[in-house]
Amino acid sequence: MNTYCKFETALDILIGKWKPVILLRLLNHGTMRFSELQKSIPDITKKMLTQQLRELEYHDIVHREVYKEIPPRVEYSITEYGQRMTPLLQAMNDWGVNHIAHLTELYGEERAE
Amino acid sequence: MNTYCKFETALDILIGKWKPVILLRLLNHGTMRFSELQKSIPDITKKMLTQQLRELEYHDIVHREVYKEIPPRVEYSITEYGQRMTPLLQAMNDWGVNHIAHLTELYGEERAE
DNA sequence: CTGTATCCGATGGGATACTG
DNA sequence: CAGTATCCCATCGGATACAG
Repeated sequence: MNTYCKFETALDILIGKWKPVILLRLLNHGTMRFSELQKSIPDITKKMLTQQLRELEYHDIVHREVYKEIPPRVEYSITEYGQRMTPLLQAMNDWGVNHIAHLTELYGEERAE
Repeated sequence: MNTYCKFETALDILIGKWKPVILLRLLNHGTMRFSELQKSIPDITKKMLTQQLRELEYHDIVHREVYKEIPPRVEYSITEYGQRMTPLLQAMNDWGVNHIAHLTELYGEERAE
């Protein structure tokens, strides 16, 4: 009866201006250095990149590997546990693609977003 | 290759402090009046309830039916199209339930949220 | 290279009062 | 009853400078 109580939890973890694009990069590209991520997401600041990565790390979605070198090297990747949410992301993506089409049908091309 | 581009779209529609609980109410209870919704969500203000409902209405998730009576009566319900997102909400919910368990495993009872 | 610290403007959401 | 209008504050995110 009281199902759907926790779908807000999934939401919380994905919320954040840059989390979707960060996840996308890491899923498609695999392991990436901090600077690679930054270059691949031109408008993000270091502050935001760090912050969002730390939140994903807390939730065990992203792994942070620090190499004690000079200059420092830090690599980010999706954890094994994080991989397990790809079906959900895929489902959300499919729904999103369909919904954009639905909005276009309702309101026309211009407001399809 | 470039999959997962639009899962952000699904996110956008569900984002908003009260959207999850509003959806939950309408899904479990069916059609509800404005005042019923407000009573069932004690801390929400009229402003927020109106605003969030309008956004859901724009996306064709919620239907708004106005009865021209004195005093006015307005009933809200999930559209047929909106019903079609229940599998997605269910999937998100399942993931959320599992994730809370995962966090508990990682950090213990206290920080499971 | 990989961050942290600080400031600061934009936005989201709450409290309250008013209206058809 | 079902909203709208206004004001206000807290949080989020951007710009910039500094540090290990």
